[in-house]
Amino acid sequence: MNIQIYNTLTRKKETFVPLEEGKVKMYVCGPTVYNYIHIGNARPAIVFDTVRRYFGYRGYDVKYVSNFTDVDDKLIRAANQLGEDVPAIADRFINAYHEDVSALGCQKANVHPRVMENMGIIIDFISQLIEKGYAYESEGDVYFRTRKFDGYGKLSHQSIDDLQVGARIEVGDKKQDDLDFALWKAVKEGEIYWESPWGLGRPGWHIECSAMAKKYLGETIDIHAGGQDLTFPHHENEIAQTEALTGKPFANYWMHNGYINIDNEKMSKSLGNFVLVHEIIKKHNPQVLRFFMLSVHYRNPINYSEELLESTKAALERLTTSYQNLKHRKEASTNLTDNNHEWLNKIAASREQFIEAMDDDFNTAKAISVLFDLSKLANYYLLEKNTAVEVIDAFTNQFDELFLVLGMTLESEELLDEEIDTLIEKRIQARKDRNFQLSDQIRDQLKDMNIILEDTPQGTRWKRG
RNA sequence: GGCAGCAUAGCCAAGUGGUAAGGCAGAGGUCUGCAAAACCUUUAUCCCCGGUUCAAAUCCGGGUGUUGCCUCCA
Repeated sequence: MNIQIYNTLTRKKETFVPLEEGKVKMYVCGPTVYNYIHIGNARPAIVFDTVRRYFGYRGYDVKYVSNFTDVDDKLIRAANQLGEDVPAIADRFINAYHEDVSALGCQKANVHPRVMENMGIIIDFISQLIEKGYAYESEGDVYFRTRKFDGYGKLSHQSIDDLQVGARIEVGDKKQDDLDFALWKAVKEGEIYWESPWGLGRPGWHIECSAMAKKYLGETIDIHAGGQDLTFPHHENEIAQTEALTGKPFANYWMHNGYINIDNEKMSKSLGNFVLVHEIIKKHNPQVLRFFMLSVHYRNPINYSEELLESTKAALERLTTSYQNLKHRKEASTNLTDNNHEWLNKIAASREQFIEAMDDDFNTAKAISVLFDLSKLANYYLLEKNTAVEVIDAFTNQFDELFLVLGMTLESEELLDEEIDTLIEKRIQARKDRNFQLSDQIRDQLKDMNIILEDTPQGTRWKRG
């Protein structure tokens, strides 16, 4: 079975065929770095990190590129408001991005290119488009001649005429056609600028991705991804620019993740109803947020609320508990061999189910249900009086392996401080003495300290509440 | 006005032709000194109306509701 990907370009699931055997070149549109990221920014980061991990799991060598937009209107505005310069703000929020996203279990991209560091190739890209007649200079601006590019609208499946009818595009005097979009913007008072053949200015938004994807991944790439709202105009424009220049397909597969709503309303920076990752991970284990995102198929919308996050937390705890129970039971296990085989087969089967789910357009929701089934199986196994080390290990290894694909771990390395440790010892003795009044008292005391105790046939265990 | 998506139990959510995964919450039970955890049992004919089919949540047509894109936005 091969990996199937829903391709926005064709609106169908297609079998993934890489350009180069065993390799995946993917480009994911990154954030504009003028603020901390909100959970809407976190979704593509998490989703495509998972896609990347899965390709790796399936034996592909992935080259993953994700940009930072560090030159832009919003950054300039922020700079003016804060009295800082644009590069300083960009640096700060790029660092913050890495912190947040790494807390969420996302690996760094192979390359995180920045616009400022790629001005040369951007200008070069624009120059070539002008040479080919796809772009023109106008009073220091440069525009792309949209109508000249056949197939404009093929990604968002809109005809160029419909776009014009519904367009509320500003009619700029400098443009030859309303549909044309800026590749280069002449500098205005108080703005950051670079030198170019057309005078001082800065790049338009779309050109950076075309130029940087080409530089780091080549003229045609396997996968280009981003949020659904980037489909039009951003990705449509990227296609126009790149394909006008190279005459080759830009990306074979276009993937777009769905939105996050808050109380059923779209969340966006411009509406101001955004929730920062920064804030959430102060209150919740970052893995809960990741799990929450992955528990819905990436193309479907997610409605975010504190309540749903709580229920996700409870769900994740079920798995964690199961995993910890396995680990805990290992010591008391033996080298039983009678029925091990049967269990090992069942465990192995879950891997197949997981792969089947993920192969189907990265159906993490279904894959997660396989993990719950696995935990059910594990819990059931733990009901047996005698357990085998081999089977316990198979379970935990399977959990480790599959959770790693999702960018998560069930392992926790928390330590107890002495005080708590002493209390637990004291309670164990009290129970031996059948002094239940004292033991219950200690249990309550520990509960106040956020330590929850469980008495099992194999001894007393603790966990944080 | 144009183009799309979605509508599955109290909540979240898989499932694109063969008679409804999983999770959260709830109820009853087993286990336990009591708990906790776990296990068992229990809660849906899939928005409505037609049609195709031996068979539809799943395909087709119509309707209702809802969301998004067409404008900076993940």
